[in-house]
Amino acid sequence: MTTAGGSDAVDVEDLTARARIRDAALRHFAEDGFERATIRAIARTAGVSPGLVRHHFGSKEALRAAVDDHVLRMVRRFNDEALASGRHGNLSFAAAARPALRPVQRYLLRALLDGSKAAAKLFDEMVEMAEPWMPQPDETTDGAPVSDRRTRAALITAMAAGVGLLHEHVSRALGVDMFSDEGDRRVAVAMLDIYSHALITTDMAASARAGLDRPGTESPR
Amino acid sequence: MTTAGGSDAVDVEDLTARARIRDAALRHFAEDGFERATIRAIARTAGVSPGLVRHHFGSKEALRAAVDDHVLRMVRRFNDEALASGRHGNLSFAAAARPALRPVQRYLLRALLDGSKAAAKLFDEMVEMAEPWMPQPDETTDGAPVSDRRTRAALITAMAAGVGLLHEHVSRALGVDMFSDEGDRRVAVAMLDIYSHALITTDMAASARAGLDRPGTESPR
DNA sequence: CGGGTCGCTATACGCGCGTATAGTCGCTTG
DNA sequence: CAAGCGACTATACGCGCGTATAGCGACCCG
Repeated sequence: MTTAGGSDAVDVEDLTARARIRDAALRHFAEDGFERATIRAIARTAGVSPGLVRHHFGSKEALRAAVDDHVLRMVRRFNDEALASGRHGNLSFAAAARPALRPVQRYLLRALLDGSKAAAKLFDEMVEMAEPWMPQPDETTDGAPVSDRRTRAALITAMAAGVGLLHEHVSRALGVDMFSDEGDRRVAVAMLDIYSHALITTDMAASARAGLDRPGTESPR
Repeated sequence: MTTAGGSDAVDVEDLTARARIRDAALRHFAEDGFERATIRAIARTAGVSPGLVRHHFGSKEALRAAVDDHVLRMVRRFNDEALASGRHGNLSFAAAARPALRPVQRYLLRALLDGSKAAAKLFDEMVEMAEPWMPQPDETTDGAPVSDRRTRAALITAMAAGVGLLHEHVSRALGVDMFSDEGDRRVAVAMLDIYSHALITTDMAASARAGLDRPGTESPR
């Protein structure tokens, strides 16, 4: 039993039709997006009639809010466990726990595109969590970052999300499903490579910055 | 009748209704996605009747194919110019030319999510183009990358795409619209910072890799 | 034991969509 | 000048959607 969180344990009731609908909605929203997912299909997956969805949740938008709420609670619980077990910067816990909230992750990524407010809030929190990881502008004297850490944190967060968002294309490039065990491992290892190696030199970055100031001139005059 | 207030001064030949429809579709597909965009709205934007869209393109799917084709041609032309003018690894050209194909970029990003085959093909090409940029596994002896370059190239490509895909959230975190001049510049500079600085040490990466094999336990080093 | 609530289904309504078809206008051409 | 033809519009059809409402059996409670 790993129920460290212990706040209202919904495990007992999770066989109710209401929970099944919520889970089915989570899956459909994650897979097809909010607009494309239909109440009828969600009901079919949950094994109930479409009317029951409305009976329990009132409307499609309210159903989304319920799913958002559920996901938010799951993420918070995971986060609490992560904070409790792993110390600062314990990458191994984060790496190992990733498969656990994979379905939730896919939902959240889609929700970011579909305009879910809960997802937007979580994005902001992730940016905040990522910010301390960014190298500080004054950390080294030569070639130090010139942009503020929050901007970089937001970009890194969006970039990490992009991998999951484009899982179809990433999987095609890899030749293996990103969400399979092997694919997931390859992605994780490669991400560590990416995060631990600079792609360009600080000199190249400086010259590119210079190019930003002189737009449109593709060749030296 | 045509809306007399056609404000934007576009190219001389592109005033035909067919071109206007195609451009309107590009914008609507980019903004709302393929499914959400409606022929009626596209026609309204183009200043024509919905029937004309069908007259010229036959179906919504065929309209998408036409837009895909148009976008593909634009990207190829840009690419040719880049290859002709800029030499190997000329970042300043890429940086300076970015605003020019911004609308096309947004369309392509959405198209990646909407299942456009042209976009998928371009993604694969971008991966191929990114691959030579990846540090080689044998480049340095200590802490060298352990994953193949193609995997890393695919991930970097998806990550770069993620920034544009989540422009709404990135803009919120930045406090300024990512597609404004100021926002775009800040993003570009920050991206250069990210690309030119490693986020974690190779030691941290190694310990995280160890964590991948032994889920749930361990602390670094 | 009987009324009320709750979980659940069946059916229907209105709407906006993509698509289809018939018709109008204006320019070309022999 | 008249016939033809392509650009373009008006209108309508069918479909699937979210939503609404009525009804039905099971269970609780006084």
